[in-house]
Amino acid sequence: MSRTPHHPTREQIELPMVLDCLSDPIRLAIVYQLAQQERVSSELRCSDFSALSGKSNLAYHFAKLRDCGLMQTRVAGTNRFMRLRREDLEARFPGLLDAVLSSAAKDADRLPLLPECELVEVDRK
Amino acid sequence: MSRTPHHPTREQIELPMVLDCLSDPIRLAIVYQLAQQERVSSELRCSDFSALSGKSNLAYHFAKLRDCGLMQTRVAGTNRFMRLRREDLEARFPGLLDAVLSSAAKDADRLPLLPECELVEVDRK
DNA sequence: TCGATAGTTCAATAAACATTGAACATAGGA
DNA sequence: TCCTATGTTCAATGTTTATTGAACTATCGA
Repeated sequence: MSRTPHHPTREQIELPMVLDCLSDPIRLAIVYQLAQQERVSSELRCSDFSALSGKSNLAYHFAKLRDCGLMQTRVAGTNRFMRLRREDLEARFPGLLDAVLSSAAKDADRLPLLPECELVEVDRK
Repeated sequence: MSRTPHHPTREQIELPMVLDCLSDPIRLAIVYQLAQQERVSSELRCSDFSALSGKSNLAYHFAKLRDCGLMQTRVAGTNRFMRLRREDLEARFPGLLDAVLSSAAKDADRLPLLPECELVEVDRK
């Protein structure tokens, strides 16, 4: 029924939940890929992550990433567009997201799923 | 038999394990307390954390913190002295530990166990 | 040598977690 | 209107996790 899934407010974002979310390799890869893509487009669709796992498993991880405040989902027709909640994260925990992302980038070849995170060509309206 | 418990080398420290370790409120409080204490003394004994949980549960969390490379245990007689592996963490993931610690400090009143982390008077030889 | 102190290890338990496939809902295009 | 594409939800499964208390080990000091 809910047009838009639930998201916590900025103030509701909690540090342990954020760290726990980022500690899962699939979720870290999702966040990493969203961050990679940010220069090109701030949003990606669920199907852009299909290299990482199956549909229903991804839906599970997307829900966790939303619940902890790391990303936001916008419903548009039959698609869901996801983007990082960069400003909210930065306001709550300054420097944290960038520190995690640069750590992940540094270890990209040692983290199982990051190499799959190639830039996706984005040409949607 | 092992005089000194096992610790990973600097290169063996893995990002997901570190983040997972820090996502637990008790372990985050242990790391936070170790960091607080650093100006005074770089080491604390297990019993200095007794406000956080029971002995055997603490031993469990200490083992996880050692296994992921966040801290080091030095055995001295009947005591174990723990300290943060700051330099190793900084070398592997620059800025990460400080970002987490300052995030925790910012939220200290919202994180259940951090207020218990008062400075402990250290006067041991 | 005895007793107290400091921690670890073990077994048991309950809760949370990740993963899978099947069923379902919704929107868009032929 | 039907078919297809996109994602979510649900139930089932097996794994990992945190927590507890009891038993154990090792060291220090009287």
